[in-house]
Amino acid sequence: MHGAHRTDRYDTTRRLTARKTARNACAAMSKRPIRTTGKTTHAGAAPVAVALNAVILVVDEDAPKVLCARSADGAIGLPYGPFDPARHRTFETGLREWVERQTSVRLGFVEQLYTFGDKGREAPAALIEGGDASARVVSVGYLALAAEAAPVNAADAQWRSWYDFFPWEDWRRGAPQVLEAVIEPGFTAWFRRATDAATRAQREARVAAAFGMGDLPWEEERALDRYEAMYEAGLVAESWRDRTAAGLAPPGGDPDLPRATGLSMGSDHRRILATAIGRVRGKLKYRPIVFDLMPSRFTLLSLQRAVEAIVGFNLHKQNFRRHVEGAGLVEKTELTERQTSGRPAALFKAAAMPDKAAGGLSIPRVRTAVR
Amino acid sequence: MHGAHRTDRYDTTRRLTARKTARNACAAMSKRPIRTTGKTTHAGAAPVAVALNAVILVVDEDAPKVLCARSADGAIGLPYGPFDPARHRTFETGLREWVERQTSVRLGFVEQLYTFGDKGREAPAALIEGGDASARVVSVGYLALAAEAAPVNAADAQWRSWYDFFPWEDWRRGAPQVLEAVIEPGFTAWFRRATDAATRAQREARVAAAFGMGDLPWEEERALDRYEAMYEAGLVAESWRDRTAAGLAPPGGDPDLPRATGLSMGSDHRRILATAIGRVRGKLKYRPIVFDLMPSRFTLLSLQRAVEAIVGFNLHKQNFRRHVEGAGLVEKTELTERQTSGRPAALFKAAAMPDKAAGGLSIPRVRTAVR
DNA sequence: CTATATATGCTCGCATAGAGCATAATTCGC
DNA sequence: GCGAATTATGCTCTATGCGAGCATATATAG
Repeated sequence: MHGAHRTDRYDTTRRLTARKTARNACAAMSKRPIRTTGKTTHAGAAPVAVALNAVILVVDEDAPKVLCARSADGAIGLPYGPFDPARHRTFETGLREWVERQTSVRLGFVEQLYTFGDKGREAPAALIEGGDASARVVSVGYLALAAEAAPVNAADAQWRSWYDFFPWEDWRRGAPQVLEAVIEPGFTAWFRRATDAATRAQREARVAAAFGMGDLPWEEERALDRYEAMYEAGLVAESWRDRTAAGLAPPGGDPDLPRATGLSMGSDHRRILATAIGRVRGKLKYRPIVFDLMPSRFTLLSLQRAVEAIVGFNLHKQNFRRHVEGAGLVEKTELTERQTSGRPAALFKAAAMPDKAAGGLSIPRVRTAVR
Repeated sequence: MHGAHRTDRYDTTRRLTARKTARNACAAMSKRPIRTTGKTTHAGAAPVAVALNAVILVVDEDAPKVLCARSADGAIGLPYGPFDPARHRTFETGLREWVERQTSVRLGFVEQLYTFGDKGREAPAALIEGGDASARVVSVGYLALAAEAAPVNAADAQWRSWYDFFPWEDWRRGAPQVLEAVIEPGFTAWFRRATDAATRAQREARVAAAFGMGDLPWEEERALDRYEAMYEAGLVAESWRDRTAAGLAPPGGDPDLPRATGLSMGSDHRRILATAIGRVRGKLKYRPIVFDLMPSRFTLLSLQRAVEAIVGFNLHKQNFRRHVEGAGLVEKTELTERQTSGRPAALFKAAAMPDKAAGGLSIPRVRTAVR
C-alpha cells in the first residue's frame, strides 16, 4: 500500500484544533498520542481544499432537468463553488449561498450526496495548469431540488434533461434503443475481452444485476452501478479520456461506441449526476420529496408525470392515484384545472404533514408478542 | 443545524493525476471563471484537514458491536485517522490502511456514510484549547463491516454493543423501558416548552414520525431522526455539553434525564453512529450485506439472530427461512451443527452471487405495454 | 350531437407477508 | 432406555397490497 511510513493514530475524539491553521491542526492531530493505539507519529498530512458540487434538479413538463455549466475547456459540467470554512458554518450554508447568489434558483430539499476524494478526479483542469501531484480537491456533492426551472443569468449555464447524459435510463417510451443497439454489444465485447473465465463471469453477473438482464428486474435506482459498469467497459467517453490522460492503455473495444451513449461531462461530474439520479429515485419511494419539485397546486396527472420523469418508466394511472390519495400525501382543493380537452382535473396540494412513511421491507417482522 | 444525513452505496474507481497544492488548487478554482455561474472571485478559502472516521461493526452472538476508542479527555468515541492526500489515492485506501495497521480487524464491506463539516461539531476540545474559529476539520464518516470481533491491540479500544449508546433502539425484548420511563416524558416536556402552537405541533409531528407514535409505524432505519430529535429536546448528554460549550443557554428540561438515555460519546460521534445504524438497517433490506458480518458457515438461526441484532426486533423464524432460502441468498452445505440441545441445524454459506435485489416499492409500475 | 380525450370510481385475481400448526431430530434428566 | 425439553423444518391459512383493467363522468372540438 503506499510507501512512506505509517502514521495516523486512531483515537477518538474531538478535534483538537484551535488557533492553528488547518494544516497545523492536522499536524497536531497526528502528533498527539491520544491514547488508543496511537504510537506512530505523522509529519502532518497536506491539507485539502473543499469544493461544493451541486446537482440541482427540476422537473419541467415531463423532462427531469439538471442545471449545467460549461467549463473553460468547453466540457459540460455541474456548477460548483468553493467551501470557505471561515465564512460558512455548514456545507449546506455555503452551498445555498453561492447557488442563490449566482442563480435565481430557489432551492427546496437539499441533501448531501457523497464526498469525492479520489486522486485524479479533477484531472483535466489540473493537468492543463500543471502543478504538485500531492494536491487534492475534495468535492462534497449535494443534491438540491427546486420547484421551478428559473432562468439562469449566467452565460453558459443551462437546464438540460438528465436523459441527455443517460439515454439508457429512460424507459418511458419503451426500452431505450441505445441499449440493444450499442450498450449490449459493447458489454458483450467487454465480456469477451476478459482474460479468464472467472473475470468474464464476474463481468456478466455484474452487468446482469445492474441492467436487469435475465430474470433480474431493472432497478431504476441503480443508475450509478450502470454508469460505472459502462465506464469500466469503455462505453462512455470519460473512460477513454481519463485513461488517456493518465497515460494508460485505452479501455479497449470500439472507440466510436461512446459517441452513441449520451453526452459526456467534465471531470467525474457524470458520475456525480448518476449518484444523484439513483438517490432521487430511491428516496422517492420512502420520502415525499416529489413535492419539492412541484408547484404549490398540481393535478394528479402532473404529479404522476413528474414521478415518471424521475423514475424513468410509466405508472398505472388509477393505481397511482389510489396510492397517493390513500397515503394521505395530498389534499384536494376546490379548484380544478381546465386545459385543452377532457374532463377538468382537480387541483391538489401537498399534505400539511407528509411525513408518513411507505418503504417496503423484505423482513418478516413479528407483530404479536410471540415469536 | 444538524441537518438530515443519509447517503448511499458507493464504490470508487478512477484515477488520474493532479497537480498543484491544495491551496493553490482552491484559489485557482475560485479565481478562474470556470464559466458556470461563477463570476465571484473568492480570496481563496482556508484549506481544511480531512479526518476519516470509522464505524466498524461486528455481530457477536446477539449483540451488534462497534469498535470504540477512548480519547484523552476520557470520552468514548469512534476511532479515526487523518487522511493524507499525499499518500492515499482514495479515502477508502486511507481508511483501510490505518484500520488494518492499528487493529487486527479485517474489514469486509466498506461504504462512505456522510461527511461532517459543521462548525462547532468539534466544539468542546476547540473551546478548551481556545483558538481560531475558522480552523476546520472535515470528517468523512465510513461504515465498515467485519466478520469477527478480533481482539484489538490498542489499550483503550474496545467493542461495545451499540445499544449501550442507543438503548431505545432495541425492541427484541419488548418495548424499551427507557422509552416510556424517560424519553416520552422528556418529549412531552419539550412539547410544552414550545413558545407557540405551531412549533409545538411541529415538534409533536416530528417525534411521532421518528418514534412511530400514534398509528405511525416504528421505522428502525430512522435511528438518526430519533437521535436528532432527542438531541434537540435535550434528552442526550451531548446536547447539554455542546450548548454549554458554545456559551448558549441549556436546552431546557430536566438535566438528569440524559443520564438514563445511554452512554454518550465525544464530539458528534454518537450522531455518526446513529447514521451508521440507520444505514445498515436500511441497506440490509435491499443488499445482502449481512453476510459480511457472518462467518463462512452459519446456521439459519444464527443468521436470523444477526439480523435481529441489527434491526432491533425479532423475526418470525419460519418466514425468515422461507425468505432467505427462497431468495437464493444462501446455499445449504452438507454439514450440520450440533450444539447443546435440539435438532441439529444445517450449516449454510452465502450464495456465490447474491446480487439479486429485493426492495419493496410503493410505486405502481406498469408491466404491460399499455398504460 | 358525435367523436374524442381526460378524470375518476370500482372490482378482480394473484403474489406475498404475517401467523401459526405439525412434525422431525436431537440432548438431557432420570 | 424413556419421556421431556429443545430446536429445526415443512406446510397451510388468510389478510393485504399491487398490477391490471372495466366502467362511468365531464370536458372540448367540430
